Amino acid sequence: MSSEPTSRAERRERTRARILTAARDLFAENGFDRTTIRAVATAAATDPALVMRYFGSKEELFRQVAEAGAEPPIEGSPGRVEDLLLAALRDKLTTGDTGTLALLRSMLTHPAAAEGVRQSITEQQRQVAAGLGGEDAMTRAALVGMITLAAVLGRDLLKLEGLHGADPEVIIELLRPAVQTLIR
Amino acid sequence: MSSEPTSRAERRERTRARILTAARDLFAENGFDRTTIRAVATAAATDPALVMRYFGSKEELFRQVAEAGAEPPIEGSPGRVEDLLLAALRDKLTTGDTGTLALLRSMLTHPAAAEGVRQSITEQQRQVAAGLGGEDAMTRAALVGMITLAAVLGRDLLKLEGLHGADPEVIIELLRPAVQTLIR
DNA sequence: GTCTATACCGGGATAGAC
DNA sequence: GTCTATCCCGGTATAGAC
Repeated sequence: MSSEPTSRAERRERTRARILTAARDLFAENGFDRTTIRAVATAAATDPALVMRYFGSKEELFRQVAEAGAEPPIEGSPGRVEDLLLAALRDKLTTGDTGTLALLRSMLTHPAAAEGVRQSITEQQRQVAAGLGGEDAMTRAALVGMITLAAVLGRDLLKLEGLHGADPEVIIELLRPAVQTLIR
Repeated sequence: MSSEPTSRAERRERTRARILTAARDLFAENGFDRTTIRAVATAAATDPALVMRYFGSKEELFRQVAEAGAEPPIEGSPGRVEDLLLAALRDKLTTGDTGTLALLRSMLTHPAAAEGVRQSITEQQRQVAAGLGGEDAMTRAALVGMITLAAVLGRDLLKLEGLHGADPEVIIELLRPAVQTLIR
């Protein structure tokens, strides 16, 4: 019957989701180049041909894995901007957002990933710089963006001693004064 | 004669150096995985077999390219530590140290590069943390390390608008207060 | 629609000619 | 000692059986 608990379309969707999850994990762990379609298929308990059928290419699979959910806008008084920035950082540190990690993991070696990160930061940068004024507003905003990014890098990707597994709240409160010096 | 202006050993050394330089540039630009022995050989105006003969493996070639010159020790009063940290950053930003860039470029995707960066930062971290005291000294030191690293990343690797090509001195003076909040 | 088998390419590494 | 030719592996992608 077509009204069974697991219809064909439903199964199809489940498989697709399984592939996506497996790909996210592997891309986040090993980056684009070192992740193979074969490994993704194995991890998702299917086969390489199916992965290709669903996503067309490894490039496209990565694109779908790494596409960023829209960030809330950063605006308002300096104090509010500071809070919003740190809230965004908290979000990245607490939700083990594997999609973002996948993007970050490859940002230095994969052109598309680099472009994704660049756009994301540039967008944030403009918003922060808008409320700043001054000659070096864009530079300050860029540094703030890089600092929050660096926190994620050190904690979740490089896993530095003293940062790896550290309480996000501790990191945020340590960074708060530093951020203030740049966007005050 | 064996006393010619360019002896065999001399020529050999020049070729070796040319390969090393070419490799540095390519590794810094494209990372470990996307750099091929063939491309290195072409850029150095030799052939792949010679590269292998001199360095044994791609891994070893990378190791020699990325091996860090010893950093000056970071110690003394908080003010002095701050100056030393920022001086080290200035050094990275001014000398287009391609060897360091090669290491940083691959730190998220190549295990050996990750380990190299981790050790380098950890070393600095211990020195900074030693003069700090307090519960979260290592975390603060790690954040400082990541912040200076982030500056190089944003300016020279990601080439963010507002940071790409920015005057090192400007970056340093903008970061100084931020660093102070963490190591005071 | 799903999977097996394979084509095809480009990589690192090596053997042997000169 | 230097380079040509080649091996072999593992990658993405595809064709075709079920």
